[in-house]
Amino acid sequence: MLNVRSANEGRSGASGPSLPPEDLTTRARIRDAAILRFAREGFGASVRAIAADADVSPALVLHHFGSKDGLRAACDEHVLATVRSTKHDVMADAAGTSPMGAWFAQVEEYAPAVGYALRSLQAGGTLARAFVDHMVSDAVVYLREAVAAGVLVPSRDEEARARYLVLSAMGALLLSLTLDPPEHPDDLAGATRRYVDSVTLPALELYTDGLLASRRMLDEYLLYVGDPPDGTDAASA
Amino acid sequence: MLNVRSANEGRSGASGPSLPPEDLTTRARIRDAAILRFAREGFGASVRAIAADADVSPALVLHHFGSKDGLRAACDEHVLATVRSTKHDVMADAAGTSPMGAWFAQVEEYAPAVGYALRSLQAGGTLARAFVDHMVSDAVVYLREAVAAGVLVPSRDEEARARYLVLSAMGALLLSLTLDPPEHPDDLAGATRRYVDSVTLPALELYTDGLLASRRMLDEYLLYVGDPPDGTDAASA
DNA sequence: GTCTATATAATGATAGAC
DNA sequence: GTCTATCATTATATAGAC
Repeated sequence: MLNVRSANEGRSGASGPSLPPEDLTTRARIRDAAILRFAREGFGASVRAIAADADVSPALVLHHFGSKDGLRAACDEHVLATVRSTKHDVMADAAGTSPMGAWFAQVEEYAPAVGYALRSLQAGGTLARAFVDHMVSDAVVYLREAVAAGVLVPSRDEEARARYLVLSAMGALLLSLTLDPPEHPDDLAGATRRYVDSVTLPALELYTDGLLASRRMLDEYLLYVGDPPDGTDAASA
Repeated sequence: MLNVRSANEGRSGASGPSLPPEDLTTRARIRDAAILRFAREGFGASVRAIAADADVSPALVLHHFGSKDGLRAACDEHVLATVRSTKHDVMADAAGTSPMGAWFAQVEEYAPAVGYALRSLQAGGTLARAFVDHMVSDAVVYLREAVAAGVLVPSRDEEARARYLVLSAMGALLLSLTLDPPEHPDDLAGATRRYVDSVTLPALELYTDGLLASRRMLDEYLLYVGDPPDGTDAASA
C-alpha cells in the first residue's frame, strides 16, 4: 500500500532535495536546474536558459539527455519519485478540508518539484495523469478510513467521490494560482496558503451542510441511473 | 443586471457566430480563424497557420492587428463579448448540480469561443480573470435567488461561496479536459458531457449530505475566525 | 564529459510593390 | 487591402576538437 520508493540510488542519481548543489553530479545539477526553470516559466523555457542556470553549455544538456523531450522525461521521473516519497507523511492529517491545498502549503522544501508538478497539471501529459491517479488512489484509502472511523459520511461510489474531490481541490487550486500568480515566482507556498484561507469557510460549510435544501435532486438522479429512460435526450439530466 | 452588450456593430465588426464565413470582413475572418486555432492548439499557434486557415498571407494578419499580441487582444475582446451575450439564457436553470459544466455542454454552436476561453483559463491573463469574475458575480445572484427560493441552504459569506463553487467547478472541468483531452479536437461538448456524467453522483451526494459526519470542524473554525488566537502558527488551521 | 562552432528550421515582424 | 520577399531572432540539435 505504501508506495514509497527512493529514486536516487544509482551511480548518477544521488539527489535528496536537501543536498547542497555542489555535491551533485553535473547531470543531476542540470536536471534540477531544468525542474526549477520549468516550474518558474513553464515548459517553453529554453535549453539555453537551463544550461546557463546549471553553468554548462547548451550542448552538454543535450549530450546528457539526448533532447529536450528527454530532459523533460528525466524531470518527470524525478519529480514523480520525489512526490511519491514525500506525500505520505504530510497528507494523512489533511483529509478534512482542502487536502491538496494543505499538502502543497506544507512542503516548502520541495517547492521546485511542486511547481513543476503544477506546470505538468496545467499542460497535461503522462506525469500529470500519473500524479492525479496516484492522488485518487490515496484519497480512496483515506476516505474509506475516515468513513470507517465515522468522520465522513459514506458514498455510493467511493472511487468516483475520490476522483471528484481530487479534481475539484486540485483544479480549483491550480486555477486560482493561474489567475493570481504569486508575485515572486517562488512564493507558491504563500499563494497557496492565501487561497486555502479564502476558501476554508465555504468549503467547511459545504462539507458540513451540503448545498441543497432538499433531497429531491439526488433522489431523482438515483431513480434515473437505476432505470435510464432513453439515453438520447435525457443525457443532460 | 443584464450585462448583454453586442460587440459587433462597428463598420468592421458584424459577426454573430451563426453568420456564414463568406459574409464576414477579412479582418473578422482572420480573427475567427485565430480563435479556432488558438482553441485547438493553444496560444503557441503560429501566425502563419492562422493566415493559412483564413486564406490570407501572414503579413496581412499583422497588417490588421499590428502584432500577434494585438491579434490575441482582439480575440479576447470578441470572445468575452460573445460569452457575455450568450451565457445568460443557458445558465439560469443549471444552478443546481455542476453549473459550468452544464453551461459548456450546451453551447455547441459557440464551441470555438468556449475552447478559446478554456485555453485562456489554462494560460491565465486578463481575459481569464474577467471571465471568472463575471461568472462569480453571476453566481452570487443566482445563489441568492436560490437561497431565497428555499432551494439552497444559506451561507455565511455568499461571495466567498460563489467564488469557491466557480473555482471548483471550472477548475475541475478544466483539469479533467487537460488530463483527458477530447480525441477529436472539436469534441469539447462530448468530453464535457462525459466529465459531467462521471461526477454527477458524487457532486449530488456532496451537495445533498455534505462530507463530514459532524459539525465539529466547522464550529471550531467559526470560533477561530471569531477570535483569531495569534496568526503566527495557527495560520494553517 | 565538456566545450566551440555551426546546421537547420521556425518564428514574429518589416519593406515595398501592386 | 493584399501580396511577395526578406530580415532578424530564436529554437533545438549536431559535428567535432579537446
